[in-house]
Amino acid sequence: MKILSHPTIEECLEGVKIHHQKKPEKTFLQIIGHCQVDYHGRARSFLDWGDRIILIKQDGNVLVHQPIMREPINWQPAGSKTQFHIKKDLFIVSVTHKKPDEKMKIIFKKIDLVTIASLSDTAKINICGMETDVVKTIIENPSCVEEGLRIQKCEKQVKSGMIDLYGFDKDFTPVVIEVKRSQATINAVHQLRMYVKDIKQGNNEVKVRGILCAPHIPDMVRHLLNDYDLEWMEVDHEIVLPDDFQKTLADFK
Amino acid sequence: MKILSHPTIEECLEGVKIHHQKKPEKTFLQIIGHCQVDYHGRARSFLDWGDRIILIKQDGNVLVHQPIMREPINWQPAGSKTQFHIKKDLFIVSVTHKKPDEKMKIIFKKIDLVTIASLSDTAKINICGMETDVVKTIIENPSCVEEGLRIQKCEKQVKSGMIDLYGFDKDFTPVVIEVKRSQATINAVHQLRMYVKDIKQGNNEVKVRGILCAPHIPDMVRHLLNDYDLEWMEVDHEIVLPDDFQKTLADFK
DNA sequence: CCTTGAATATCGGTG
DNA sequence: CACCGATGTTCAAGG
Repeated sequence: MKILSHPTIEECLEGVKIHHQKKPEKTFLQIIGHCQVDYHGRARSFLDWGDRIILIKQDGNVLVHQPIMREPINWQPAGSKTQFHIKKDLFIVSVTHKKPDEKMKIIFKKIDLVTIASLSDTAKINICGMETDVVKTIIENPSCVEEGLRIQKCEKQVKSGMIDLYGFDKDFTPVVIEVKRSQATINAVHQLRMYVKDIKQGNNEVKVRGILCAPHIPDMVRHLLNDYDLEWMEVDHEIVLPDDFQKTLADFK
Repeated sequence: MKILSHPTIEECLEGVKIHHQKKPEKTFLQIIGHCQVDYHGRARSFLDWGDRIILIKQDGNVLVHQPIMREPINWQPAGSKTQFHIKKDLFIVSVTHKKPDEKMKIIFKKIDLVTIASLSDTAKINICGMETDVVKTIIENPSCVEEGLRIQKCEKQVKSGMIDLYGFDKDFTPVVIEVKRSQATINAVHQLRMYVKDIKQGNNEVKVRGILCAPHIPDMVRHLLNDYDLEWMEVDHEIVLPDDFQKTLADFK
């Protein structure tokens, strides 16, 4: 790991050339300093002088972070090529990307810190709380949606797309269930409507029920469901980690 | 700016306590090191050992970046509170947030670099190339959609929502135009369909045309449009900056 | 405060 | 490579 604290622009260029440009795919580079940013590609933007953190990642991603906000104020996608040069006492970082054709230029007036490091991270994140978990919950216990419900098929393909869950209620009426992991939206209503229509047409059924299941369903969406004779059920899913995952977490306690 | 290169965890804790914890809203803090990350809140995740960059921003945002990918692998939103302590030779960063109730814990085994800085950035970004620009392009030159088209109203409110552009073709048939800045999706088709229906009902019109305009329209969407007797036109918009913006950019040339 | 819609969305899975 | 759907989406605007 190489650290340059308050370097001159010449020191900066030299450090970057020696340590980064030879193996950019194995070298993480960071620059903190006072800069302007100019971008044009899918859109176009210009950002005037300010103190920022620039991350140049090993996959070619380049992020320009301000001292606030979760999102980078400017960036270039993975696969970008980054080049460095000096012009009129300014240190210039040029980032180019092809398909989509984009260019970002960062102009430094003052550089506070340059960090060059070879970082290794092979860990894969283990995450749960997704739509599949809600689907799993319903399959394991259909009565959480409605007493007497039986699930026949998940991911049933119809004309308009893929039905999350398909089955029959206690009176043998076909039931189409659309599952949303987080808040249900109006789009989900349209999807469900199409699926119900598809099933009606495909099976020559007169009565097919449609139920939207989500942890939360806003009033607006409920009204829309009512308008189309669809139903809804708020279904919560336990956030439970797999056993081996629990074990690892136990180390923290 | 305070830089700690390869500090012991005790030095790290002391530096953080002195420089960051007193005024976290004015102090940017960064830690590069070997860590695990545990999160639970809206979902739950665990990330095993690896080298990462942690940014603790002045608005409470905390980002955990791996050496690759544009997105942080873990994060906490603005308004989070970050606390530090040592436990069994590990340096632990606890980030908590209320509403939504969330917690993230970063456990460091090894710390390579700590940077504490007071960064100032008051610049606002100047950006263009959004949906409004496509709308503007069509208003200024309706023939880019179709010869003889006249736009009567933009942002026309109907039952199902807001119509981007409304007008008449050369035969005085009403035309509803839905504009998408980037790739058109199936949702846009549903929107357009509803709008056309609303106009038909509202005006007692037999014939109302619906046109979807976007820089790119995928095949699937085209087929769906066909099914519903809707039309489409790929419309590109020039990305042109305002005059004063151009002037500023001229400084770079 | 909640809700809605856009984003230089990004990212992963699939054909 | 193109396309599609999900995201702990985030973010800003409007009611």
